[in-house]
Amino acid sequence: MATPNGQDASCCIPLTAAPITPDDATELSRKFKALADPTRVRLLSLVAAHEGGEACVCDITEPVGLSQPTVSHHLKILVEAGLLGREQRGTWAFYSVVPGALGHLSDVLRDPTARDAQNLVTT
Amino acid sequence: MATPNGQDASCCIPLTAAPITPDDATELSRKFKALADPTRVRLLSLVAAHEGGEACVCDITEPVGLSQPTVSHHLKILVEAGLLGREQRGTWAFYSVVPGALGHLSDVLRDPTARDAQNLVTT
DNA sequence: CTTCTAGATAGACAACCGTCGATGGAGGAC
DNA sequence: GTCCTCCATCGACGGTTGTCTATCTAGAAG
Repeated sequence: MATPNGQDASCCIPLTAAPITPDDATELSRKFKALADPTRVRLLSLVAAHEGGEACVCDITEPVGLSQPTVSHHLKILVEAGLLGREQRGTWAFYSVVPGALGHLSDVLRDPTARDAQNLVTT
Repeated sequence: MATPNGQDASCCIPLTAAPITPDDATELSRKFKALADPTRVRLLSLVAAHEGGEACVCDITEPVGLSQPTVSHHLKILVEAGLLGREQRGTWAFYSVVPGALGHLSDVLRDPTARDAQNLVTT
């Protein structure tokens, strides 16, 4: 919500490389806050893994076992955090993962001292 | 807290690859909850970027501008989430990032469909 | 028009969270 | 022993959050 493309100042520097600025910490924590609930983690996963990478509310309400307003509420939080996008088609609202949003968080959390997971392509 | 080494069931599968189980979602969200506060993000970053990769409470209380009990409270939450470790040496308590803890989260958030950040070495 | 369905919004309530000041406890210096 | 420093814990306070039911809007079908 800070910038149109969602790429703000804390875009590339791992958390562990240098002390993060207060502003960047606030912005980062807003995204983690969206992931700080088991239901929202499940919703994000359900949407991402759904056919075509998108899902409507009716597709995911029953799996999580909560009321429809509660699911809408959680989806709104994920959208406002910039993790999900919403597209209305007719009566249905389709949600999908914003490209690069999770990758951004993944990069920030990457530990520069651990040389395991990210160097798969060496040689 | 679930297992000694902190590597639980949600260890390697990206969130977006398949629907996460409710238990894994709960476990994951507990770690994100620890990062869902700007102060804790800053503390984690300050500890990681501090000389030797460790810091005592007195090193990081003044930078965040909060009372010492509040800082201790946040550090405890980060420890209980398995992100920080604590070692007492004399009067001082030294905190350091648990090796692999952030990398684990980074892997879970990695988007398998986005071939940008991790494949910089192509061509 | 009416009716049905998908979804968002509003309001309420209990539970949780971040912060503080005050206190307690363990080492080190003397 | 006394004193001081570093840090954890306690209790309290206001603000936020997750969930519900009830209601509202918008589109599709008749």
